[in-house]
Amino acid sequence: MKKYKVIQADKNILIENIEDFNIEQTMECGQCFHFVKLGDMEYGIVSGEHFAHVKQEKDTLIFLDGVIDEVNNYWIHYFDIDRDYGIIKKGLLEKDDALKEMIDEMYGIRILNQEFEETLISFIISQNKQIPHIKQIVSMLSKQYGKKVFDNGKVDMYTFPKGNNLYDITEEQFRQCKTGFRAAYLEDAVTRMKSAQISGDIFTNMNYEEAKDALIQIKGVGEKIANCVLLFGLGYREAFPVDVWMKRIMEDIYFKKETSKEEIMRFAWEQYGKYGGYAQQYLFHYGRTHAIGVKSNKK
DNA sequence: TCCCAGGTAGATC
DNA sequence: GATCTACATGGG
Repeated sequence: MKKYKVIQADKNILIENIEDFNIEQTMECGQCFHFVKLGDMEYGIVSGEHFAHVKQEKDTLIFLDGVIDEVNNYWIHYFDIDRDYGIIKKGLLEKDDALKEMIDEMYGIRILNQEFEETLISFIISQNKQIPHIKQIVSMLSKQYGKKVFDNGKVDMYTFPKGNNLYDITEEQFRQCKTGFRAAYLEDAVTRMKSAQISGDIFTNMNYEEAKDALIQIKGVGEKIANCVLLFGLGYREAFPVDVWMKRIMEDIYFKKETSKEEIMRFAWEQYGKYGGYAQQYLFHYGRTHAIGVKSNKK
């Protein structure tokens, strides 16, 4: 089942024979905000305290100046490389061939296994903001409170703050990072993290509904952000976040009329089941790329 | 000047 | 339950 191979080549680490993988689609599909495009199919990526400089050439992913243990013990899991996406695509298409075009075009999306705290904070920031702004704010926070891990003279990158470096950030300090009205929400989140009321560990034995209820206790976390954190930061792959884009896209493809987010989520559960999160990313990235349902693009 | 952005809390019915 | 609005900030 494991077809890829990890090898060392001078200062670089290579993962060869990766299937169903495209670094650009994976980074740009809106699930992650802490990366910089450094060239064609080349990215600098921060996840928590980890940093990787990667470049894809055909079915090989190259970690420049990489450390083999870091690749084996961290990045393989981060990129979800041990999961067989052939099975997922087949499962989705058996149930619903409306997804064929989206899956064919976005064939190389992987759902990243991101750090819980960074994912939660990033998606609280994301509300009512555009993706470039979210990226800016995550970078600003990291530059302010994290450690430098990359600097090529043009771009510098910093780890996402951890422990008290994160938990002790005040509402005022969050506000200085241009988070606006979300600053109070962010302070509530880090306060709960500091008291260990919220941490990645509390979800270990929770099912999807229980985990979602726990997340929604945090101020500024509602149905959509909770689903994003569940999907991208906690591994609940049945989560199906519905935002303004998904609403437009689902209405355009399936409903052909104004439909509530609640109804869309119920439909998604019946249609995609445990593969909901994957379907969501294929649809989301395809829909945004082709501006599906956007007014100027309608009819 | 107006409208919108990977939404949510609080008020209101 | 479903709907309405204010909420900072930035860009088109």
